[in-house]
Amino acid sequence: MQLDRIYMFSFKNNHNCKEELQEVSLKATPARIAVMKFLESVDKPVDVNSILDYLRQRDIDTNPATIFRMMNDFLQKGITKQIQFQEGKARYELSNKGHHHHLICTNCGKVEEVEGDFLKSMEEKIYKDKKFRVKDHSLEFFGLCVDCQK
Amino acid sequence: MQLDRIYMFSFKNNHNCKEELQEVSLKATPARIAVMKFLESVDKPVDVNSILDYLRQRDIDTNPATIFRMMNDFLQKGITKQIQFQEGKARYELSNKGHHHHLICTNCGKVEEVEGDFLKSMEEKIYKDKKFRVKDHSLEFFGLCVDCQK
DNA sequence: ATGGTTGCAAACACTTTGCACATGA
DNA sequence: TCATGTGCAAAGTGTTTGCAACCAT
Repeated sequence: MQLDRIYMFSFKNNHNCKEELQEVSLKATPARIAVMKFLESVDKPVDVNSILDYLRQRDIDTNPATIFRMMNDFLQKGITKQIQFQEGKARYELSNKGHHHHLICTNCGKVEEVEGDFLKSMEEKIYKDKKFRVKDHSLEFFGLCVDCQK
Repeated sequence: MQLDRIYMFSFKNNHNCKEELQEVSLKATPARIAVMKFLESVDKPVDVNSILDYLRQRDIDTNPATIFRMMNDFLQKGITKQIQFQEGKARYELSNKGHHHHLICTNCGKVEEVEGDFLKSMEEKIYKDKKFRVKDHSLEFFGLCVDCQK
């Protein structure tokens, strides 16, 4: 259990971005590699502005259009997932994380993850009751994190 | 059971918008009353453009800013809820419907509702495990409705 | 009468697109 | 080399705001 996690972690942080890009027929440009490394380093889905800030800090001069295009490519190739926290803008995270949901603190903005897919049985019930075939779902929790409950 | 539904329905469609607005200290203007009636008549959350279209059809000449302001007021007064279907825009629905979630057909756009709050136990588990206090959640299901499964 | 509401224009945030130039394979 | 990627500018949505005119109470 614990070992699995350590393995996953080191795998994620040492794997070769270049190769992963080649596998999906995308050229390994500096901007793309930097963005992949950024996505690997963060613990919550990030928006385009955070990505731009990160790149600027590392003196990679980019522009929003490039990032939006990149994220659409990554999305299409299955490298990332897109998610929205009811904010009116998209966030992105690597899709090589297990299925999980987010706990979003409405006070400080911190984001935690809850592992697991709790909705299987619910989706079966939905099919039984309504014949609606669920392919995907979005589930986020809003509330107060430990520190903000005081 | 069935009777309850019929009662709810007639209540919703005949209740006095003017009074409801007065109760929350909002003036009962024609635009506001028309929007409330529209929200009562639809079976899924609507966006600002749908509202504008509806008003135009009834020769009420309005403008987006007014509707956005109205929806923010309604939201603040608890008349409506805001919800986003991962589309990058807000939708609105009356909050006097029970707690429910949406089944969104990714093929034809139809929206169905699933009643009930299935996440209580999950939220308790989250508090036990992470001490995160959930106040609200957003949950939508994406998939294919009966008609689009062929 | 007067404070809340609305219309309009302008501005803002997020995202997409066209085109010319640059670059990885 | 050449298809792919990028920068820049412009444009397309969705949303907010300032201000003057308007209207429900």
